[in-house]
Amino acid sequence: MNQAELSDERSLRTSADRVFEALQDAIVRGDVAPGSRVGEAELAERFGTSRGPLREALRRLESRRLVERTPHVGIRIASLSHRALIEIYYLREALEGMAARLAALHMSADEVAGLKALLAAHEQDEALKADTAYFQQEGDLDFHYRVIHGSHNTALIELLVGELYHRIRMYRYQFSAYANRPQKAFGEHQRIVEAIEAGDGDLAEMLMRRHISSARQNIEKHLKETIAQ
Amino acid sequence: MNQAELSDERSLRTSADRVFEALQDAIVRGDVAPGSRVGEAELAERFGTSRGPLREALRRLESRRLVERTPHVGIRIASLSHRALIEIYYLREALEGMAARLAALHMSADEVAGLKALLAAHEQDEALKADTAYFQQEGDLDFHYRVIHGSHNTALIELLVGELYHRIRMYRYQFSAYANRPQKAFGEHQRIVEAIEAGDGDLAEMLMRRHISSARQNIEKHLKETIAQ
DNA sequence: TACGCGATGATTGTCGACAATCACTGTTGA
DNA sequence: TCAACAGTGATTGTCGACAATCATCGCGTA
Repeated sequence: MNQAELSDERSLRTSADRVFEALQDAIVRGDVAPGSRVGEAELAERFGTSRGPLREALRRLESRRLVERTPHVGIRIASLSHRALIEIYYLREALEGMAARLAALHMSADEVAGLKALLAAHEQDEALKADTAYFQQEGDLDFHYRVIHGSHNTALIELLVGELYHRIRMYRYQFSAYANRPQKAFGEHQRIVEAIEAGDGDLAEMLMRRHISSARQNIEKHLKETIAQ
Repeated sequence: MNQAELSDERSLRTSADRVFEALQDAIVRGDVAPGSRVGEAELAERFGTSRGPLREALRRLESRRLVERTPHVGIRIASLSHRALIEIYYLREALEGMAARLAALHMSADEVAGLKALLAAHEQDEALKADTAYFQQEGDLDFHYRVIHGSHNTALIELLVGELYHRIRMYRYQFSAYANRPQKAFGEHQRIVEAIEAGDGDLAEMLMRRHISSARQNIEKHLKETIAQ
């Protein structure tokens, strides 16, 4: 499970912040149907607050593109299009490629060790589940999560972790099926870590980009087949 | 003061939206000092609305990292650090590099023609101002703006234009001095357009990355010299 | 029957007032 | 003299009510 970065301790402060996180989680998990229209009064009731804080939370969710708002009409939960998913993968390719490059240059020895330990754990897990089970979804995110943080670029981290990843997780929850190539992905992870450990920024970036690009192409292939059927 | 908000006929929208744009503009232009603390009541008065809509606008500005908020204490206008500026250039390198690649693949003939016309106009302008004047700041942004749109990747466009570019413009307004290499930058723009016109995604991305990377290094050099003095 | 128009209901947008919390200051005690 | 503490003022957080706007439905007319 994703360890929310700015979690309970501080965020229980204001009602608007609580609603923001709760509603974001509900949207990401699909507890509220994508594309559905929701009323403010209803939501306020559901989260036990008034419309004031709720509207503040909605404005932040609007910035994250998790809800869409049209003035004087209301808000809809963001809908998931295949096109938008593919677009996000291009963003990931660019941004996480850069993250891998910077990680290779800036990651500390401890961070590298932690990353290797994570992969080792995945390997155990993988050995058990052979090739049948899909690659631990959240485990995969953890790996990327760590590389991103390894970049030590605050703007990059906040952009990816604090913004894009919520959308990515939303897609994972809803379209959980496709996009898995467990052994292949695991091997790619290992090579990326090797490049990072060697401090080879060029290689790390290139491998990360190929890794994400492969995932995207795999999804596109699945989509075509699904449509073709 | 009483500023006629009826100026923008298109902005018949909501008060919160008007305040959002107006305050964003004020921050970007430096009309409110970076790092300064501002009270909600004061701002509400200034923009001729109540605290409700103002707070909604603040929540959106918070998402864009133009203001920083601490619960029960208040909000500060985002402060500008050199470190953050450099970090943003790494983001630009990754994202605009990808944008250039996609533009080379997806830009329409009309768009390419428009881009070339823009460069031609710059060339005239440049011929006049020789090498003395710094490269038209907004003109430079226009170029990048068009390439980004040429990617036809909505997520990428919204991220760069709707989010990052406001921060970039803020830095330009405040640190207006450094970072100019007019002729060199213009030549780089031309080569990027050539690559886009040729449909060479690899080359377009590489050139755009070098272009932005050079700008970053130029800034870093200036910073070092300024500090060394 | 189809189209346009106005009344009606429901929802969003806005406001002012009250409660909760924090920063500051002056006092008190060691 | 310094540190801790309580009181006080000011600011933020929250709420309920009212106004503005939109969508729907029903009516009338061509």
